[in-house]
Amino acid sequence: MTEIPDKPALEGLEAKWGSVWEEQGTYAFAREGAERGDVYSIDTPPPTASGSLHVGHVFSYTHTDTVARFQRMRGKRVFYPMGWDDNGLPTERRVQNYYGVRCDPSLPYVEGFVPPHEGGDGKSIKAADQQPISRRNFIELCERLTLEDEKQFEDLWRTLGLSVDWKQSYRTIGADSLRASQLAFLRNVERGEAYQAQAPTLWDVTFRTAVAQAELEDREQPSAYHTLSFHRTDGEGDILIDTTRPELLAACVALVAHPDDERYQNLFGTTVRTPLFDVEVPILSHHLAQQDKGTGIAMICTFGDVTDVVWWRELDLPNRAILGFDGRVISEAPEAITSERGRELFAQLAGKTVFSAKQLVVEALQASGELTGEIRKITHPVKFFEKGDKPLEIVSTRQWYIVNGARDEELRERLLAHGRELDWHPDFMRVRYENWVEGLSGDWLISRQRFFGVPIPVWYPLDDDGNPVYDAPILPSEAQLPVDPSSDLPAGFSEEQRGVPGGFVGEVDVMDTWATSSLTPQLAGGWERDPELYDLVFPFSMRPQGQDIIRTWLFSTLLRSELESGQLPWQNAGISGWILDPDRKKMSKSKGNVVTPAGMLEQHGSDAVRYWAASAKLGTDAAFDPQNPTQIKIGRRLAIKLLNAAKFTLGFDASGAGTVTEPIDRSMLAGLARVIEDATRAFENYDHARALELTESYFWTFCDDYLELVKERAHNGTGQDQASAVTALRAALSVFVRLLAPFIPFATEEVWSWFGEGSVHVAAWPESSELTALAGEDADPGLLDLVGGALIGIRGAKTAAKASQRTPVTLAVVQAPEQDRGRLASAAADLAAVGRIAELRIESADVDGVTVATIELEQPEA
RNA sequence: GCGCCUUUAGCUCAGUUGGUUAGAGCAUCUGGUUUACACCCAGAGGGUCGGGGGUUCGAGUCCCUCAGGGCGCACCA
Repeated sequence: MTEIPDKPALEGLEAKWGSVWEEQGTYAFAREGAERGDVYSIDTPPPTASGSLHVGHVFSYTHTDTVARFQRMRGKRVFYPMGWDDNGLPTERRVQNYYGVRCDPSLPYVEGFVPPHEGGDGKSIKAADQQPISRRNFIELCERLTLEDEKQFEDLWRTLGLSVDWKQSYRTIGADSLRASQLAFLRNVERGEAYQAQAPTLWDVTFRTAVAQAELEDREQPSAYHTLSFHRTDGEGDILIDTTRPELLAACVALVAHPDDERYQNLFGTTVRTPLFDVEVPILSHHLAQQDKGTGIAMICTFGDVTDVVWWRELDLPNRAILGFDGRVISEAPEAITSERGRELFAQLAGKTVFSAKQLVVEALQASGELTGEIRKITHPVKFFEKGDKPLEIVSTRQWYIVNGARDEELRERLLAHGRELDWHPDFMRVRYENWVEGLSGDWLISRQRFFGVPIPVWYPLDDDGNPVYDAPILPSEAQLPVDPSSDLPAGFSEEQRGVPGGFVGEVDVMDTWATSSLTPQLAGGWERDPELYDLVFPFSMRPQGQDIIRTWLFSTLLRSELESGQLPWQNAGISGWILDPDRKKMSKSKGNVVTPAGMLEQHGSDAVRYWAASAKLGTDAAFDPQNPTQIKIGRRLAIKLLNAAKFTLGFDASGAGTVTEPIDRSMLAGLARVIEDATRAFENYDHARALELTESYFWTFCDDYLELVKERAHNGTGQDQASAVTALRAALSVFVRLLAPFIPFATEEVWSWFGEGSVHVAAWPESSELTALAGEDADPGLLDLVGGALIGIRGAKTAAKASQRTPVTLAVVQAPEQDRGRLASAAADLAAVGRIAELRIESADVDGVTVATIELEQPEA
């Protein structure tokens, strides 16, 4: 126990208690002797280590922490790890900007490499000025920087007071994660759930990597319709088609119209010649062609959009792709282009960007007279990589996929069933999951042509000509993991055989970052590493996360768990809402309205900020105005009030404390017992905001009414009257501190240290029986309210007379309904004391509620 | 286009299975330096619960419909 300061303050509590908790291991997972039923496990979202923390993080992580603290106090052994998502593109980009480098896998490793910059803000180093370095050097820098970033994140989380067990941390690029990630992949391959395929793939030309459906977003883009003339080979004239992508004309493989379209009925099965390139292509029918779009007949190119891919596949068309991985037109013209004019034009197009190619083709079409009418500007949605800034192209490449139910009705049904089985908080978030699962259009593409990630653990044999035999990948044994196929060897091969005919070659691609993040329950829980731990924590009790990553993180985690074990990875999913700025816009870095969390915590104190976060329900967006952080100020006030009320309460002589006998004392405790029950129920239902509201509201009643009513008796009273008040006050304080502990952990711990044993955060969550034992089963819970009503009347009369609340009252007559008269009278002494009433008469009368009928104030000396 | 959420006081939000006269905090105004707290206390004013229709003895709450705001999925010739 520590001494109560003269002037209790919030300042410094974060540092004071943060280090105590660390030393005492307050939040350590108590694994010894644990059974699954004792454990509450949390599948914490690993923040992107190279990103910056924003207010939204503080918001949602606080939600989770209140639950963790509640469960811990209820006696659960809480498994609350923290992970860092450090692999992937965000880290690569940050490393490029921070050190002024970029990865060039063709370069050799340089021992003791010193990067050209250190700590640049990133904006100043242009891509052209970045120093190319080897993949291994690049990855070393990624490792170095993420470790630094993680340290800063951890400091912030500690300041915020997250009750994480820091001994359970993991990194998504760490050796254990690498192994688990590759192991899960191998199992997927063995069960036929992971496979490779050569297929048209959505491709980001800036990052030169394939991307998955989950990483797409639509953006409205300006575009234009061009009307092109295709020439009927039967000489019966031209067919007009509208296209927004004339630059892909050289890749045209067919025209398509709806089978029911009367305008084109007699043309199905005939052919036309393309403008400029003079390639003969068929006119086909397909139900996806829309009669009311453009001229009702479209050109199919390899590949302008995903509909082209469907047509190409279903109509069994040839591939005449003309775009390369860099988004430029390739140098080799499709064989189908045979005319001299066509080949000449294509030679001019070669090497051009999509943008320049379009200009050139349009000019050529205008010159040849095959562009009809005006070019009509439109805007339309175009698919982008969510982190990219150029439209995605579609290129045909070999990639690894994991099944996700898009092409497997049975799997999809199982995934949907798991979605129904999971307890969502709030429940309606399930719909987002269902929308996503039902809308999946293809299996999950997990290959990324990047550097800092988990290597796909396969090699390919090389045939006698030195070409990889992709159909016969060589897999490592589970014991070999983790492996890096570009430096490790497949069994039975030697390093000399790398890259030579008859030898082997390692896969260079890495996995999608979600392919690792989808295994967070496995990574944190020690899957295939620490089976005893895994059995204790899996399936996890709780998955907290933001609503924006339901389709990525939540879905992919559920999928991997279903594939590996046929099981839901968690019992509950808690989905936090957005933080909105005062204009109701989602806060984001690009909009420049982000405040740094560290600054917020510094300025207002962690408890205050936590209060703000915790006062919002799961699934509900919260407005936040940095200029006027109302909720934070209220939280700060609450924390300060608790310190002061505790100091006051503990200042009364407690030598006679033991039993509670006064009706008003018993009433207050009975009311608080009810608050315990309601708040506990709210917490059990993942409604932390309700628990806070109930507690906070009664706490203010406690301070403003009860404490005022009894302070005279507690201070100057004698015998059992005094002892009753002090006993009730102390019991209530203990309960309030524990009820508020999940929300304002620093102030509550400070207060607890003045009278309690150990940490409040491992103290027992209050139970109503503690208080009913003191108050008695027959306590009158409504009495406090009733007396409070009389108190308001007396205060109001003084205020109306513009008199101080301290003004003595010579006579007050309080009227109450008959049934309330006796109840009110039981607190008459307290009421008279707080009102400084010399003569207090309580009468029964025909009134609706307690009414102050007469009040005579002592006249101040003139 | 399909769907989900949302609309309550100037602001931010509660409002449980339908049940007295719809609540809180902030802000505003009026008072008060009361031996815990001026980072305080007391009091007051402020709402046709987005519009319309319906069910019901009774609707902020349930149903229908329209409108605004946010979001998810789909749409890309």
